[in-house]
Amino acid sequence: MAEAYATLSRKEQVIRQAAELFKEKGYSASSMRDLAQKLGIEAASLYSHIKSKEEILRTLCFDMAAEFRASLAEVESQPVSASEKLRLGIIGHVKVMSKDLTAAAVFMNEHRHLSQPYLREFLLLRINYINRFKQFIEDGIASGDFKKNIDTKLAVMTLFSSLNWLPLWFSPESTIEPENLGTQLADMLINGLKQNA
Amino acid sequence: MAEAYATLSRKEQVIRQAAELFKEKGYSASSMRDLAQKLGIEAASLYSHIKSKEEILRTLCFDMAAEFRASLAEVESQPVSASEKLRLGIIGHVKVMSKDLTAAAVFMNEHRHLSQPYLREFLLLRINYINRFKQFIEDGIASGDFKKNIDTKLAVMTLFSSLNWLPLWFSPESTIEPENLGTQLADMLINGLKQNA
DNA sequence: CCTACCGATCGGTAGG
DNA sequence: CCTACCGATCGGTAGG
Repeated sequence: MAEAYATLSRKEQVIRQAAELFKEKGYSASSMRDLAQKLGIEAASLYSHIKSKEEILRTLCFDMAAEFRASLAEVESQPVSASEKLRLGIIGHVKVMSKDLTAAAVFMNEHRHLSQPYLREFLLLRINYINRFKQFIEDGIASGDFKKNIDTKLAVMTLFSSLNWLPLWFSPESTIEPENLGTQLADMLINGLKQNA
Repeated sequence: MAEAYATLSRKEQVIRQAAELFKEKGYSASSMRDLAQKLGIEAASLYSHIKSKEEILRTLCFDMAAEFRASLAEVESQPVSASEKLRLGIIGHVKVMSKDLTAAAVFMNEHRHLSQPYLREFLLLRINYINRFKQFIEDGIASGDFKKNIDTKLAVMTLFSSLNWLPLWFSPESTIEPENLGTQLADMLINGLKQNA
């Protein structure tokens, strides 16, 4: 029990190494033998810790999804303007991703390899999440904070594109903290690049 | 010869169907037997038209890359401001993607399955392309068009994230034309969502 | 966690 | 464009 919270359980180690492998080579191109080698065991031994290759992917995808949902619910509960909720929602999303950029990359790029009914469930969670951000934009337009002629679908998809690609290029060695990164990203998307005359 | 320019060559048909398959299931999860079935032939017959599975991927990736480069060179040659070059560059990128959203999706998502030395060459082309857009942003800051405190790497990666995800969610059935879509996207990224007070 | 192994499927070739 | 086929590799199981 003394070492229990100091180390990852073997199952957690398996999932963590799998995340790195899936991020690097993609889910389909990653074999259970590759994964076993990273852990220094035989492929067959993996199955004492996990039921199947897809179970690992499910764990990675749905654990991330739960964190994103929790972050958004917290933002929605705050008594601030729609444009401020959008800003906080972006920062929260970046913070969640920053806690595990590898898992975030898998979440974004590999979820399509989930089988049914998991894939359907995942996509429903995602569309719900996106629609709640879209609502912030629509509310911001209604309140006059945002421009009236915005295509809200284009805006929200542009937003998520930017957020979701971050794990693919952002280096964890960067000195910039997640809060600061999220703030800059939100500022860029909300205020644009242009100098206000 | 009369029908030669009215129909796609068999090789082009193979590549086109492969692009759809790769977009849908990913390169690694797409089998040559899947592809053959889409064309109504046996898997072994594919090899009269192409040398290997990877040759198809190479064709798709490098053909798209050539189109993007041509579009950017055209923009750079114009006697306009840096911020206008950025705007035209975005519109050009969207136009190129719109000509074949399927190939654009493969270009973006599956290029990592290229083997060496093709992968290296591809990544060099991409970093060059991105850096030229980054130059537009830096020039725009220098001229006072853009804000002085912008993180140019963050800005350019955000830009490309938005552009590159477009093929994954944008429906070809949409009534909006590429020119208009590119214009809106450029406006959003350059001017932001916020109402200028 | 290992050895031993299974049936299925993979990309691709030979030869016509 | 087909039939027939190859060696390699896949995810996973049995039994310890």
